[in-house]
Amino acid sequence: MNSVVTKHRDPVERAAANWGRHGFGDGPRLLASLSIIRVEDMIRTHNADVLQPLHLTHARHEALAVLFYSRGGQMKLSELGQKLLLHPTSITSTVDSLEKLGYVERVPHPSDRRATMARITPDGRQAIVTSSEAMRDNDYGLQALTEDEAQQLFGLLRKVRDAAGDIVDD
Amino acid sequence: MNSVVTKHRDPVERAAANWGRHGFGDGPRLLASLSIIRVEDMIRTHNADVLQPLHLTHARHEALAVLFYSRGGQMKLSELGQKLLLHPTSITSTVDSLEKLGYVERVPHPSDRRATMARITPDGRQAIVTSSEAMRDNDYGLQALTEDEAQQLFGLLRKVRDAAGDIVDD
DNA sequence: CGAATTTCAGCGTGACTGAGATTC
DNA sequence: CGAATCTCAGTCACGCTGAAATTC
Repeated sequence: MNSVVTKHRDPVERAAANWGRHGFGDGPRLLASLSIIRVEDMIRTHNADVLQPLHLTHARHEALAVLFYSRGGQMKLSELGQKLLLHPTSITSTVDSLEKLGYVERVPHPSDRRATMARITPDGRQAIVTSSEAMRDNDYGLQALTEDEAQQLFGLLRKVRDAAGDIVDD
Repeated sequence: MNSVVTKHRDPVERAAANWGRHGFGDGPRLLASLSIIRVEDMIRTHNADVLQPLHLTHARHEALAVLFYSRGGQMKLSELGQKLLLHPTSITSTVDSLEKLGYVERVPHPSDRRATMARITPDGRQAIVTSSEAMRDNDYGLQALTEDEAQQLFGLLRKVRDAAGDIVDD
């Protein structure tokens, strides 16, 4: 095995071999890049199974989690948009759906009458608790790795994120 | 640094610390899982910059690439759907848009009159060549890693994919 | 006949742009 | 006044379901 004529049962290796045959490279970076995309999809799919019964999507869950961990459990819509890197109109619609689910309520801003606060409700808190416990019990989709391996993985990805400016100086 | 009261400039570490504070775990698996989601988004965003001028989206690019690397450059729509794990209706719409772009043409199946073949055009081949070269020149978004590190990353993710049944026995 | 293949209509989600109302 | 804040209308992309037409 592992010779020049290896038959790849791995779709990622098979794809990389195809790229290589056409001169687009088949090195470890391509293999790693394709793997990241694939594993992310697996984690997301798994998370969806947890979120679906709560009528939460990935986007809604992210917004709700930000509120959950914020002091006071409330935040201006514009603030929420900044944290999630979303357009104001997208926040409006996300909060709309969370409000329909009873996970969030709109509250007038105490001093600025232009602004509206999104406040997480007890039901919303419960939804985060339920989903987070399920994800934790599922080892966040990485049961296959030892803690040491997960740590290595984190370190490698941190390097990538750092180079892309994900770790801010302030 | 690295004490109990570390101030996290890293959004991933900050999020994990929040989870930990509420008892949802903050171990390396959570850190790695959040990192995968974040890095995947970075790679996808970067790829989008390459694909946009060609009017390709991620979904369209994947379908076109499958055709590019297939023998004869053509395939039944149903076959394409199986490879991409998509619903028949999704394939119809993806091929529709690729056809509008002139990257693909529909050809009647030679023997089965129920079926339709999607065949990549010279323009479609050129689009794959152009985008693949750009991605290769960009080190597939992983310029930050050495080849050894990329290889380690691939190995760790392969373990995750293997446990999820991504590497098939046939 | 049932099964396979593709297509159409419609829904839900997500994120965007542009335009408007209100308030600072 | 300009700027900030939110909302509405409209667009595009993506994937799904259900239903239909055709052919095997």
